[in-house]
Amino acid sequence: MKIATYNVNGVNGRLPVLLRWLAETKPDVVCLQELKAPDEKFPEAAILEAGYQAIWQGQKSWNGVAILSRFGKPEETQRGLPGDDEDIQSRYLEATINGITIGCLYLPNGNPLPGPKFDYKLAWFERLITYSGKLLKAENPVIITGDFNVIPTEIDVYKPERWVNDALFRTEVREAFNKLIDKGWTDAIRKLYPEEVIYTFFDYFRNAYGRNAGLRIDHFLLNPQMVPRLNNAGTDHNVRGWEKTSDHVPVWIEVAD
DNA sequence: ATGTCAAGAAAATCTTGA
Repeated sequence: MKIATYNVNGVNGRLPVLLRWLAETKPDVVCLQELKAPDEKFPEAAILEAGYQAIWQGQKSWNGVAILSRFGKPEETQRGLPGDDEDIQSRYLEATINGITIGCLYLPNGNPLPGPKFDYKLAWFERLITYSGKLLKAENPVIITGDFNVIPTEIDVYKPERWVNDALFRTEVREAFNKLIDKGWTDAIRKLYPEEVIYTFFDYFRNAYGRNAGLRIDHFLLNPQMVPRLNNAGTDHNVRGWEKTSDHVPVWIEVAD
């Protein structure tokens, strides 16, 4: 079973890219972020045509997450991240597919800092840490995946010194990520490739992709029941070179059935 | 500070977020 995550950066604007990638790589389950579309504008028909049933949490202009599956309609288990009734941003959706609970998230970017956006990011992170404790107590295998907007370590960024004051790399944010990991999650890419340079994002600016000036900010976190089933992981790096493509690269794992 | 994108409001460019 192949599970992928892809910050599509506009599900309608990038629809040809999304459909091409689905057809070429055939993931079984896909978590999408940054739909940038309200619920009624989600391209359900085209995605059905491609062989996937989906659930989604849309929002006009920004954010938005979806879960696609080739195994029938995902069984939704959570919509929205608990812990703040005032939070109306569409950033978390969760489903159980073939016995695996899959949380699809789009963690706030947090820039600029200091300011309310950075505070929101840290608060969202705390809510995720709290909520993930509940997921860890579950008996079944669990995956949390998506765009975390966190560069976990120095090897995950082309020039660490340039990013020390960015909300993706600030100490507070890396500490929050480590706090989450320390609760009992395993970073799938680093489990299989502890030291390789693997990027999942390349800025549109300054030919970042051509210069391999990337970041690793899209992650797969596995609970202890899931770890022994991890067979493979990687990125579809070439997709970043396509016309009208997202600034993110699809990331995937393969797990034993 | 810059640079690149897309969507939305509004009416062709500007603003916003990333």
